[in-house]
Amino acid sequence: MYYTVSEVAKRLGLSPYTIRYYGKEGLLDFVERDQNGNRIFKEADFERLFIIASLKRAGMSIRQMREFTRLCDEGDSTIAQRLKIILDQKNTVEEQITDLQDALDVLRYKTWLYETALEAGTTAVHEHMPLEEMPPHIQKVKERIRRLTDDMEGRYKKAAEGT
Amino acid sequence: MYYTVSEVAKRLGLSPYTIRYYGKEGLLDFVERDQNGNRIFKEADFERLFIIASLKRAGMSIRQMREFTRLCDEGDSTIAQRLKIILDQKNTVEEQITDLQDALDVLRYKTWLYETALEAGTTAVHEHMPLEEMPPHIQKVKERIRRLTDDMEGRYKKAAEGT
DNA sequence: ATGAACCTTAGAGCATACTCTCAGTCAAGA
DNA sequence: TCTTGACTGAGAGTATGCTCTAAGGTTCAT
Repeated sequence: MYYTVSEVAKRLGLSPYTIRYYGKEGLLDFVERDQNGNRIFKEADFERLFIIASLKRAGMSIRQMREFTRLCDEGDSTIAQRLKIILDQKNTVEEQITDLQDALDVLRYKTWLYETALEAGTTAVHEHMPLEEMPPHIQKVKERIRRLTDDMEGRYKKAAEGT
Repeated sequence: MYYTVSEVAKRLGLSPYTIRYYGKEGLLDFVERDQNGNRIFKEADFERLFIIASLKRAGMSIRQMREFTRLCDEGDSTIAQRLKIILDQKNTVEEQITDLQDALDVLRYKTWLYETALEAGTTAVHEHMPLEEMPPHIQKVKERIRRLTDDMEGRYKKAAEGT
């Protein structure tokens, strides 16, 4: 069973343009062609296609994917290098997730502010609210904001405690 | 205490270029100027600056941030709209995190493949390995890849079972 | 009063990843 | 045979978000 560019694109959730672009960028050299030069994707190709699509979802650049692809084509002598690339990308993704969870904390903070302001009819409702009356997750974000304007005297003390 | 563009940039972890770019894009209209036209950032401005930086980390576009900023400047009549923007972005970020965790599954899959291949000296080590001998998280990814080549007859059956 | 070190705006340039158009080829069906 | 439709590569165009340069202005220490 063979697949065309359009079929593969649909199955991977990408556009045919993107698939051809990846071909142009050297990510699909393992795909065979028929006598007319058309790409013929086989079932066995889907493992690599899926990995490419996943690396893309993981935020890997075309350049990095090309390097990875090149190592795959070189065979067993490059397994350790390929493993390193995967482990590095794993770290990158884990950092991205941490960053997004951080951003999520701030969005929850704003959600609380707006929900309470909506009830009160004005954002001024928080102006004279003592910090202790706010939920703990709100206090934490407030503290992060306060730290932004901390001056250097404050930083010396913090440095001694470690981050 | 006043702050300059460079000081603010450093505290937010952005470049001064980026801060000025945000100004040009209409995100910093709330910042006052001195008699020479220089921006003077005050402590009170850091809450909004921090929110802008956080929305950026959350993947919000400049266009959306400008819309949000405009609503903030308009006052209490726009609280509900601002809340909606924040909740929408919260959904977007949660989806992003899910996608990244999905990508992480694939990276763990490749990690296992390469670690075992490294031990064996060749990636051929998995060629005739029965699925049941592989760890469950590997089986799951293999199953996802297999589904990519499922043909339509198979899809009718799956559709009846739900996703 | 001169040079350094900031600030300002306008606008050009750059990197990334598509996205699309174009002109041409080929196979199959009416 | 001729039209339809999907393929091809080359290359242009688009969107985003910076990133930098250029030209000019102010403040401040020597």
